[in-house]
Amino acid sequence: MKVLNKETDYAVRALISLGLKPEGWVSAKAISDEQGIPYQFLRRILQELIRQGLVLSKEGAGGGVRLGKNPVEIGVAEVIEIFQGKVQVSECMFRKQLCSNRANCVLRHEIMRIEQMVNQEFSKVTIGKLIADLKAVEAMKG
Amino acid sequence: MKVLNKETDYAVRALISLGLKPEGWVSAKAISDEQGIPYQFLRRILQELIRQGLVLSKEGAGGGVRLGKNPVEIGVAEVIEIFQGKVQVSECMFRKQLCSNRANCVLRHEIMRIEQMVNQEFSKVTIGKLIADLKAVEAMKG
DNA sequence: ATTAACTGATACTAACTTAGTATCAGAATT
DNA sequence: AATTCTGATACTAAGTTAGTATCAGTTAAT
Ligand code: FES
Ligand code: FES
Repeated sequence: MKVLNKETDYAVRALISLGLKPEGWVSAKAISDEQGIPYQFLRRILQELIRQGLVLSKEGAGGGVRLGKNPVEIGVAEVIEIFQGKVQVSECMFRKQLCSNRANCVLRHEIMRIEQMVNQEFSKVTIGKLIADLKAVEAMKG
Repeated sequence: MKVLNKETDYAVRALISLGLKPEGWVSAKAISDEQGIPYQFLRRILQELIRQGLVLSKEGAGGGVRLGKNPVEIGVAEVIEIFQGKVQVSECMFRKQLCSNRANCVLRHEIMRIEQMVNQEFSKVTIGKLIADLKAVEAMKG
């Protein structure tokens, strides 16, 4: 059961990469090279992130992209939602045969509790936090 | 982001259905009719559950399937693993460029923590628990 | 003014996955 | 012998995923 697809994966990595270079515009080409992400694929991903306001862009030579929000305010949950839609366990697991009152359905609540928990946890993992962790690891190594 | 696919969904529902009829063998046809699950699809799912030991089977007329384990010992996590493989967030999210020491990788740990939590929660949701909840709802309605 | 380095938008493709169907063989009951 | 069941396995259509390609427009440098 794969949770994150390539779009989300690459998006998070691109955002981290941008978070590490807060000043100036960074080209898609540069990120692609640095992270080993297929160029055209990354371009499409960045375009979506731009549409969603997570990153800003500047056209033309010397242009590129940069973060549009504070890294600590970008949760992985948000990125997942953009590229994979809201976390949903199952549209409705037990149908009318077993369960007629959807509204008060205990089973449904059980499942949705997990759903919410996952979302909450992925929200707490922000780009800012990942960068901090990353720097901590670097410091330890050195 | 869909967490459960149809195989898992149908499998859980079939297991609940079997848990509600502990005595005797139940045919795939009967479950299919009761739950509105496509017959041939359900057959294939049951065959897998049998191979995995979650249900027992008896061939021939008057045969069918029945639970092979105590319902409270069948967690949804186990069913997910059978039909969708182990929950895994991402093979490796940040590659060598960002993160050379996989073993001690903080980022990886962060993600795997969530992974483990999801698994744990889905383990706690057993077929037995779902049946109990279901009966509680029924009682309230009546 | 031209060229080069960029993004914006969008169309396309191959490979894989999912959901569902079909078939034939064999076992137990009647 | 007929019927009702599982065991094994092959097949298909539709959808998704990952990746590619193209053309148009913008900015900067020369
Ligand atoms: S109504 Fe869907 S699980 Fe109860
Ligand atoms: S080594 Fe894969 S995330 Fe660090």
